[in-house]
Amino acid sequence: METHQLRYFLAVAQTGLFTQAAKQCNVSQPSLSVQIAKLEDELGGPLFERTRKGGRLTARGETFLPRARKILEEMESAREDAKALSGLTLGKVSLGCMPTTGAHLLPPILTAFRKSHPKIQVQLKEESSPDLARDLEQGGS
Amino acid sequence: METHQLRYFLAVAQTGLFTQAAKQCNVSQPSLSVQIAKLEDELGGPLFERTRKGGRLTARGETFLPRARKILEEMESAREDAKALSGLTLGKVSLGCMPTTGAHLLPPILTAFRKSHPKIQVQLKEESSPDLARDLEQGGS
DNA sequence: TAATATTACGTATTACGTAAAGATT
DNA sequence: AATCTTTACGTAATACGTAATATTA
Repeated sequence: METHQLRYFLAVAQTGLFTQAAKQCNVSQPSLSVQIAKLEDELGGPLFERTRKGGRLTARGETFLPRARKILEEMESAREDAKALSGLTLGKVSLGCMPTTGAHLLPPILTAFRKSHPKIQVQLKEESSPDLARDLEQGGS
Repeated sequence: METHQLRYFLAVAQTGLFTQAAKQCNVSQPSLSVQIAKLEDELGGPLFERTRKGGRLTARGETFLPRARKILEEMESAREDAKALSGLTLGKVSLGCMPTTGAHLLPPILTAFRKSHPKIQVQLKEESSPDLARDLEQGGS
């Protein structure tokens, strides 16, 4: 069971026509028919009853339709959730503080932060503290 | 997002090792790494923090893990449900009844049944009723 | 340095598009 | 007769395996 097969199946189920479904999916309609056939093979039988004016869902197709929809929705949702984390894992952070306090408080904080967000570049505005500068160097480029 | 990518991801998450996950999935470990990388690309960032002794899940990986598991389980469940219909959608049915009652009760029942199970051949034992015989003819071959 | 992940590249599988054929009302 | 699905076949994209390289504790 492949992702695009589910997309093709949903398109045919919605439009009722293989040809129109193929256009909607940006594939040729023979290619779409082959993929539907493979899916039907895996599911033990036909999903559509073929007629002159398209395909009607069989009992198997009816039971499979909501499941396929749910699977694709779940994929979309999972992808969006994962991408939503991007704002916190990639980018630059500019940081400024008073030299005296920063020298003692920042190093452990920076170490932990870099461990959990290794892709974020941390840039220090005030470099009057050698400890901080050295600590930042360890992070690599 | 492809099916096998989800399988590979789950294997790495479970074992914690790319090499062992590859064996478990019957693919070479470089191939598995490439597919994981593609998935990470689509999800906006890394799913694992690579170390010498395997991969630890990142925050993104943690959020994606239960989603991936659910998607694959849903696929398996949908496939089994669809295959379970095979016994009811293909085959033959032999039917016998008393001519007088059958003549009035069977036609609507047969019509509905043939609509929901078009691939099942219905065979009538007692053909003394012309109405029933005509009704069966309408179903095609 | 030892164990692992990653990259490079040639190969094989797979999906695709076009064109012809088959099927159904 | 007309329209849609299906099959055939050559092509393009994609995943794979092997080998070499890079990385990390």
